[in-house]
Amino acid sequence: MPGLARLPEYAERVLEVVERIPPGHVLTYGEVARLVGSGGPRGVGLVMSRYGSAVPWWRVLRAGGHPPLGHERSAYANYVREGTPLRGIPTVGGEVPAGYRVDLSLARWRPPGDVVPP
DNA sequence: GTACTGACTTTTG
DNA sequence: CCAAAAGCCAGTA
Repeated sequence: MPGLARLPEYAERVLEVVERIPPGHVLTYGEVARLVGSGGPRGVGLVMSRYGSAVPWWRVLRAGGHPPLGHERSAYANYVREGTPLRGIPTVGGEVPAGYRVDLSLARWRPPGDVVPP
């Protein structure tokens, strides 16, 4: 039945991957683009800005471990809540540290099927 | 059809 | 550590 695809095929695919990310883990825009198999980091970011409100967008961050610009504050609450490993936190308590970043080495999710058997 | 924009990446200096 | 440039792709006008 046509007309049901309110969002583009690519957008739906991106949202699907983001929803698959378990709590406490994160993926970078480039990684998500790689899992989708098409597009690039910008395509993912564009979809997130438009339809990201329906998925755990905070689990998707830029290379280097910084959350999306303008959303660092909202993301921080989610990271603490899901137990995402953070790195370099100068402040303590419920305040949001400035310039914080996620430890990609620990938080980076290893998607199934990404490993190629020999 | 082209042009511009954007929650980006990566390399080089 | 930071700055600049090129590359990449989907959506919108």
